[in-house]
Amino acid sequence: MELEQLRQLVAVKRYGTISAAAQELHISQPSLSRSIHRLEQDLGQELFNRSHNSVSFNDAGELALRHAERILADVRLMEDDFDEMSRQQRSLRIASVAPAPIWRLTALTVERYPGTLLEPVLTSEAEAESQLINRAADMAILLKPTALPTLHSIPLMTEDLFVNVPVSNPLSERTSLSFADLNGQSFLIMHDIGFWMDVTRQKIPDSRLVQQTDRGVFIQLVRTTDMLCFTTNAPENTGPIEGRISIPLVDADAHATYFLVAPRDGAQRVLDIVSWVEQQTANAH
Amino acid sequence: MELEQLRQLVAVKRYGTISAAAQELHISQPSLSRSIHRLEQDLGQELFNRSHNSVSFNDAGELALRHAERILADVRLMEDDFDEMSRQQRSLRIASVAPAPIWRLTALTVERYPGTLLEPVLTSEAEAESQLINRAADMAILLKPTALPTLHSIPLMTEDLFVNVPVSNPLSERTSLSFADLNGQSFLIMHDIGFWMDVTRQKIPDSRLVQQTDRGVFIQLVRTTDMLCFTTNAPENTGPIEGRISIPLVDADAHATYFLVAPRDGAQRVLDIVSWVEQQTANAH
DNA sequence: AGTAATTACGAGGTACGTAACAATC
DNA sequence: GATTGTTACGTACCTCGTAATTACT
Repeated sequence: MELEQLRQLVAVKRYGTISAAAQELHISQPSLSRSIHRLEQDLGQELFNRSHNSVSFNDAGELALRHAERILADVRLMEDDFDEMSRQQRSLRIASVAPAPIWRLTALTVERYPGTLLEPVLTSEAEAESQLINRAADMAILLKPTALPTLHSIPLMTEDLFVNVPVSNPLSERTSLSFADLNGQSFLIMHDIGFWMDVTRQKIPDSRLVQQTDRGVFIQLVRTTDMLCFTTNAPENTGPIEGRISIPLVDADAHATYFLVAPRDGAQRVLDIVSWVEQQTANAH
Repeated sequence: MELEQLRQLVAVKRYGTISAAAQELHISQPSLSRSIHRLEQDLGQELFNRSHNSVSFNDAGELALRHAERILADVRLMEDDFDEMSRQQRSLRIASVAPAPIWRLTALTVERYPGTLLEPVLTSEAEAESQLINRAADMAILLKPTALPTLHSIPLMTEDLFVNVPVSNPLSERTSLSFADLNGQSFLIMHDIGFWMDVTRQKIPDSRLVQQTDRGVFIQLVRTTDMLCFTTNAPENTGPIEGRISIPLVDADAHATYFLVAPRDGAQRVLDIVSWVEQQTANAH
């Protein structure tokens, strides 16, 4: 008796006829018919009331079906366990202070190690570094190189903040702005932007911040309201929007340099990725 | 993934090495090695810590093992259910008033229908007939043809009672005996002899009856004690025993004629057996 | 040296699909 | 006549066993 035969039995029950089941299973009708016959021989019992034109389950068939479903459920449990195990082995936990460097890191990683799965967590800089030390994260993305000798830091990318202004707004005339110019204006702002949220709260404390979790809704609101919003030079950001212009911010806090940090004794995959990223960012210069 | 691979996994655990497991499974070592490799590929995980010289289960292997054992236990449950179903389908319930005609019927049945399994139950004549009517039995063996028109009776065999006497006993001089001659003597007597027990209790009420359930013990006692016992001309009875002789009993109650009784509308197997028996007993005349 | 595991290769068996057939609705 | 299920036949794949190879104890 084979598991495939049990799956076939379940399929025949589900689709009513051998023909229909065979179609669903992507095998020929005679093949399925024979396979079911083999199962009956193995079990020493007819499983169907047969006419030349149809099959219906008899008592033995229903019994076999119950057993089959139980066995197949167990098999699925096993397969799920192993799928989960593979997934965990392929995945690396990334603690980052911002989303943009995660996008960059993900792009670089899938290019060179397509099997790898990154599990990003946005958090504070201190927490990210501590997760790295606790082995709760495999890599971290911080705003400065770490001082700890057990960790290795390499520059990953820079990100510059812009403010996106409707042309109807007087600020749109300016070629550069500082946070001081913006304080008090209403801002549309995305959720989960990491440390940028801290910068915003600190630098424009009097502004009303309208947070959005859904990117589609966010963009829709940007298009249809007069509220300001931030963008950056990260390539994943939205392109130009009609009736709006992006103006660079001159403040030092509007410029971030991200560093990829990993334990020097990390897993081989981690070391591989770090050196690959190092090489790629070096080439980019 | 196939069930056989799970069995192989369990075997490797049990016998420690692939070689030993292969030997137990009656396949070659390379074949088992490949099969295990296929399982690992299917699951996407190495299951063993491998050296060139041995294998030991790693965490994934132990996990697979637990799942495998559960799945295989379920499969065994299924197979057992179907084995039991087949057994029940092959078996016929026989209600009989005595053991000897069951032996005869069994011999005749296995000769012609080797797949059939007889499940004998010793009971009283009235109870046997009623079980037949209730369909609690498929056939019955009675001491007279039934009067009921829905039942069909055919003669099966006759059995004549003898008394087995040590030569040291004065009765051994006689060429024939009656129950009256025996009343008061001690008797070794087998358990489960059907209606013969009733006859005995009725005809020699003053005798002490030493019952035995184990045939080996019974024969041992016959050989080593002076107690009388009964034998019959049924071919399965013990042959002559040194120092003892069997003497026929003349009473009418010491002679039984057995009839095989079955419903006229019984299962085809039952009708087949009845007509086969009828034919065989006719030939014997 | 001896044992255990893996790789190479040829052979056999098994299950597949196509085609033909049978029978019901 | 259309749909459904079973049998016939040739083919392709897959797994097996034997033999050769590698490496550890």
